[in-house]
Amino acid sequence: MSLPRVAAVNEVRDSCRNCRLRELCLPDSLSLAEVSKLEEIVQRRKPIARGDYLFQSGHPFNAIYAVRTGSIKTSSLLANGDEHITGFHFPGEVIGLEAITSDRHACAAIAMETSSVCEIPFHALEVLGEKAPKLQQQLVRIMSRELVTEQGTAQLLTRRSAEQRLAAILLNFSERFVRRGLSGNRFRLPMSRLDLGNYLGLVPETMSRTFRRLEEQGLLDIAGKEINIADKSALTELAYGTAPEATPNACRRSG
Amino acid sequence: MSLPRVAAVNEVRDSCRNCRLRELCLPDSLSLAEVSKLEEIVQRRKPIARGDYLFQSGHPFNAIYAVRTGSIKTSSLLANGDEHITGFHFPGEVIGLEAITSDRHACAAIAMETSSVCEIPFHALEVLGEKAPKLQQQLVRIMSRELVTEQGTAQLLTRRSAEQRLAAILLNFSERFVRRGLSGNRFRLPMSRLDLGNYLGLVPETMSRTFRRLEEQGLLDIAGKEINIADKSALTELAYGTAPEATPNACRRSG
DNA sequence: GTAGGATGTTGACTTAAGTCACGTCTGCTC
DNA sequence: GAGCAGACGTGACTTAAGTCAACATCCTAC
Repeated sequence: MSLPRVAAVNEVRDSCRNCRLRELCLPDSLSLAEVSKLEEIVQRRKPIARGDYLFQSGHPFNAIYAVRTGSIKTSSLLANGDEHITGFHFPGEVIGLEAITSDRHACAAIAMETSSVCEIPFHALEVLGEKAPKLQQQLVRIMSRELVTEQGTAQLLTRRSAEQRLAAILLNFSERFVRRGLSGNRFRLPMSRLDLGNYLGLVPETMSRTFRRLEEQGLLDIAGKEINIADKSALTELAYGTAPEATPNACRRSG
Repeated sequence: MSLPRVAAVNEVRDSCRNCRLRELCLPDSLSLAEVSKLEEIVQRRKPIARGDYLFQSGHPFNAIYAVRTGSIKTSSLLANGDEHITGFHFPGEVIGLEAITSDRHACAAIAMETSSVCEIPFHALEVLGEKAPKLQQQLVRIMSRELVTEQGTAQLLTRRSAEQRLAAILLNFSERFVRRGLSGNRFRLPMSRLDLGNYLGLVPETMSRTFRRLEEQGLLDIAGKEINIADKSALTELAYGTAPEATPNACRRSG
C-alpha cells in the first residue's frame, strides 16, 4: 500500500535552523542555541504515501509531528461507526498535541498526498524543556494557537449555512496558503469533497451543489480540485456576515 | 450591577494544597514544594456577580483563571454582531488559555451565577515554570485536555440532530458534575435555554421542543432548570449512536 | 405585592439540507 | 488502453429545524 518516495537530499538535510517553515512552527524567536538543541531530538521521517497513517487512534503517544510537505487529515471514529474528520493540516502546522493528556492518540492522522513530517519525541522534548524553558513556553504558545483554531472550527459549524461554511473554510485555507508564501487566490484542494464535507458537517451532494452555487454567483472558479477565488471580498462578506474586512474568524484575532 | 458577596472565610483561606478541586486543575501529582510555589502567585479574587465579566474580548491578557465556585460562560462576538457561546466552565476548570498566543483575550468570560475564581498571573507562572518545569509540563497537559474538549465540541455540532446534541451535552455536564463528587443524575443547569441553545447551534424554540421530546420519551424529568436523568443508558444510546457504554466522546478517551 | 422585562412554550408555516436513485467522470491497475 | 472503483454531479422527494407570531411564566426591582 505505501510506496514512500525518496526525499530530495536537501529536504532531508534541512534543519530547524534554516527550515523555511520555521516561523510557522516556531514563531517566537528562540535563541540559536535553543533551536539547535531542538534539532538534536527532531527526527525526519521517510515520506508517507497518500492514504497511509502517520498514527492511529488509540495508539500510544510518543511524539508530536510538524508537517513539512504535503497535507495530513486527522479523523476520529464515532461510537456509531462513522468517521469524523477533525482537521486538515498543512506544512508548518503541528499535530498530535491532543494526545499529551492521555498518552494515547485520540485521532488518526492520514496523509492526503505524499507528505513528510518532523517527528519530535515528546519525552525528549519535555526533558529538553527542563533545561530550555523558552522551548517549553513556545510549546504552550503553539497549543494556545491550536485552541483558538479549534474554537474557530466550532463556530464554523454553528448555525451557518452550507454556503457560509464552504466560503469560510476556503478563506481559511487561503490564509494558511498565504502564510506559507503561496497564492491565496488560486490553489488546489488536497482533500476530496467527501472529506471536506465530512469536516464541515455536510453531505457530498450538498457540497457539490454548494460549490456550484458559489461558482454561479461569480465568487469562485472551480475546475475539479483547482480553486480560484474570483471575488474575495464578496466571499468574505458571505462567510462572516456584514463585515468584509473584519476578523475572518471572530476568535482568531481580536486585538 | 455587580454586588459581590463576601466569601466565606474558609473559602478565602483555602490554598491549592488542600483545595478540594486540586485533582481537577492539577491532576498530576506535583510535589508539595511545587504546589506551594504555585500558591504564592495565585490570587483569590472577590466573587463575581451573575452577569459580570471576568474578562472581556480584546482586553489584554494577564492571567489565566481556575473556576472555584459557580459557573462561567465564555462567548465571542461574530463579525455579523451575533454572540456565540464557546463554552461553559465549572469549578476545577481553567479558562483564558486561548489568549496566550495573542496576548489578548479572544473571548469574554461572564459569570452565570455568583462565582469565584483563582487568578494565576501568567507572567509569574512562566517565570515560576522556568524553575519548576513540572509546573510548566502540567500546564501543557491541561492545555492538551482542553484541546480534546474543543474537538469534542466540534464533533457535537457536526451532523447531529437536536436530540443528540442535547443528550450529549447533558451527559457531558453529568460527567463533569460526577468528577466534582456531585450527583450525575440530578442537577441544576446554571445557564438559560437560550445560552445552551446558542452553544449547541439551536434556536430557543427548538431547545424547548427538544427538552419536551426527551421528557416524553422518558429519558429526562425536567422542572425548569432542574434536570433528572431518568434513563441514562437510553440517553447515551441516543447521544452516541449504537454503543451505550462506549466512549461518551469519541475524542475524549480512546485507550 | 405588583409591574414589566426576560425567559420559556406552543402552533402553523417555510426552507435548507438530507436522502435516495441514478448517471458521469476520473484516475488507477493490470 | 480497457476495465473498474471511487469520486463527483443532478434531480425528485422528504424532513428536521428555523421563522414568525402569540401567549405563558418566572424573576427582579420598585
